[in-house]
Amino acid sequence: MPRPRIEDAEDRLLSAGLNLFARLGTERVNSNAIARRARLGIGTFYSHFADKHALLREIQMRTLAGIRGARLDALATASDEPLEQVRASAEAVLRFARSHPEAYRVTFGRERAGASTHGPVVSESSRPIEKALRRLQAAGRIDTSLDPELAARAYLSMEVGTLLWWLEDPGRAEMSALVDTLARMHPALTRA
Amino acid sequence: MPRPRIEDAEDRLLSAGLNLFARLGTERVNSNAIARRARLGIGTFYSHFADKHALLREIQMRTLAGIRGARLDALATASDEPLEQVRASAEAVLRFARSHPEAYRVTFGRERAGASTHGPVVSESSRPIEKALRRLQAAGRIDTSLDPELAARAYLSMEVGTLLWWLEDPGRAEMSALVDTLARMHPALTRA
Amino acid sequence: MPRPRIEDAEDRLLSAGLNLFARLGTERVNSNAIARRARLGIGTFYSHFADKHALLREIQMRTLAGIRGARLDALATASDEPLEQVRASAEAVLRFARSHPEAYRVTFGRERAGASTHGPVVSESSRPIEKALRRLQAAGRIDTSLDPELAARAYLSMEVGTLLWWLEDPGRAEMSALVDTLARMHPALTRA
Amino acid sequence: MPRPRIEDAEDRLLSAGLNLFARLGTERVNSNAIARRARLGIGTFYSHFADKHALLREIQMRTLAGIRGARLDALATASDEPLEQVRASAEAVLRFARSHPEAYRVTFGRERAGASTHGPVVSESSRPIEKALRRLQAAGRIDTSLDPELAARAYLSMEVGTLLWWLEDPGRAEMSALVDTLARMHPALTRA
DNA sequence: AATGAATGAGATTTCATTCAT
DNA sequence: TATGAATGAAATCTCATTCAT
Repeated sequence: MPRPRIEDAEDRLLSAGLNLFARLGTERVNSNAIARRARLGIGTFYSHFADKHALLREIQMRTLAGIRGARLDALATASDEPLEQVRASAEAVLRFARSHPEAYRVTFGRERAGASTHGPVVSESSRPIEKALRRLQAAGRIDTSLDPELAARAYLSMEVGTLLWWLEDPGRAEMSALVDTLARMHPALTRA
Repeated sequence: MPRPRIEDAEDRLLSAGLNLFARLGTERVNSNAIARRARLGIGTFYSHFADKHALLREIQMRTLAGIRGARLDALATASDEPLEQVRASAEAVLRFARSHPEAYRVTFGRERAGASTHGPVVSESSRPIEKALRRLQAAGRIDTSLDPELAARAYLSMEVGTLLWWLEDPGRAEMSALVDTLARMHPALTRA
Repeated sequence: MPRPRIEDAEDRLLSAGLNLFARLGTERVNSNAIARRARLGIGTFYSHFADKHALLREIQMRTLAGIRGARLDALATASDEPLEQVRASAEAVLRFARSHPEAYRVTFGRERAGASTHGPVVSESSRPIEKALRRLQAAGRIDTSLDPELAARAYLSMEVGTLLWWLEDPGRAEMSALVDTLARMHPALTRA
Repeated sequence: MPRPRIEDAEDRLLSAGLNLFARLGTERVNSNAIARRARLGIGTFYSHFADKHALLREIQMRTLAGIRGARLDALATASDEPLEQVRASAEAVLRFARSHPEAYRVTFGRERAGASTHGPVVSESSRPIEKALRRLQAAGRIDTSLDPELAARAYLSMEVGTLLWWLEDPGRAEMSALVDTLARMHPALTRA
């Protein structure tokens, strides 16, 4: 027996999923729990998402889009001095993570032991950094001995790992200390 | 019907588990599969490990011990110049990861989305780095504006993320480029 | 939002159902799929048929009526020589099956393992044959040792089984060979 | 929590399945019901059969083997007069069906509407009849205008349909009347 | 100690059916 | 009359765990 048309069942499922994933992890959450928390029938879950992982992927895609947008906004405002760019970008991500800690953790948190990577999620994010490094090399602002792909992955891993750690307890460090540290270790601002 | 004492049942289970975890990830491996691959009965599995996660933890502990040992050996040989220490340490871990890629991936690979951290495994590893940074600060070799705990986490995340990415396809980068990059971005060798 | 009265919604549902049943079998077709294939809403399905089985029954009833009509037309034209009657009847059914293979298969195909019969569908069809045999016995044209009900069932099973087999691949046999075989084995034309 | 080693769990599942399939049909029986009726856990079901259909197939294979054996025994005893062969064979199957009515119905009963055939089960059975007809043709005992494959299918459909009808209520006809009718309509004993 | 058949809780997934629009 | 999102009972299947041998 159906209920009256639910306002935005999909959004409710996404936010129920986000909340549960963030609290319990992917493995310990099942489709039933998500539907129940969204106060929807299990059938409704499956009429919106193929399965639990499809919902997870959707959360991650939305989060990545949000971070990408925040980063681009920040970069547009900052001067094109590398230091400024790096700091602005890091700060933008930090602010995003602080205001959407669940989404950040669900998107970048560890997923499977034995999985060799942070997966497509991290790959996608490291690409823009890689491109920026190449641009700086072309402009002669950083040395060409650096492998841009490698350096981008390295920086992103650092950023992600640091933020995940910070989000566990934001009292651990001042935002400014985080930005300082991330900037100081950024490949564009270090030299061989 | 009981069988004669199996030579090294535990080792066989560990290596079967390592292999399966590395290939399929924790979630997609079950205790029966591990026992079967070790050519042992499922009952034997449970007489050696409390459950699948106990076996996984044992693999991780052994791997961490191996890495710690390799790092210490390398540091003992290197001069106490920070650059040398950092490079020697990174190289030791790299060599370890290259010769035990499965163990490295199973130990440091992502586990659960929504888990907020790299878990105790990474915590344990970052502690020695944190101490080394404090020592350098005390010796006046690096500035005190750096938060040692934060910097250690940041560096370790970078190292782990980079190695996991590299292990996916070791052809991606030369070992020397990896060492260069990790060293260049190391908090002990950068300044604000 | 309601839509304008659909032209022949029922016919569209019947032919969508026929097509799907024939291709996938009753079990693997659901009411939603039928409605979708008819390009109608699922609600429309239920305003025309009580459920999936009602639609199936309707298809079968129409098919049986078609076969009965074809048989009667053929018999009316044929001489009342038993051989002629039998051949004309068989040929009529054959032609019908060849031009409506889906309907024939959906009507006479196997339905449930463990169901003890060809169901009411076959019963209904065997009745006229039974009556014809009784008439021939009364007229002294065939021996009375034959049990008309049994013989009718036997013949009909043969006809149905043979046609279903033939429809799988009509290249398997000429229509004339089929008519010859069915006639030769017909109880009215054989003797103890 | 396991129970003591069950004596022949597989046999119990097979007979529970046979009984339920015969009473309710494939569609209305599920793996849980079979396991419950066998007084076994559902897990036990799946450690013996891949699914419900695997169990059904096993029942059918065993039944076919039983019928084949019974037929061969009867033929070995009978004279090689076609009439005798045909009657002996029909009688053997009849006896088998009467003493294993559930197995016969589950093996030959209808399965899926829209399925075009009696499936591999009937194919396998018609092959020996086809061969016997070819032998008779080669020996000049029956005319060569008959298509052996077609005639074998036709006869088998008749035999199966007749027996399924008879098993619904064995009081419907004497065994001798059934044998008479089947023999009378057998392609080896009729002529064009 | 070693075995592996048996177990059943629980996760996933399907689909006939309803009813507010 | 037509619609289709929502529903949840029910079926399928997995796998960690036990324990009699």
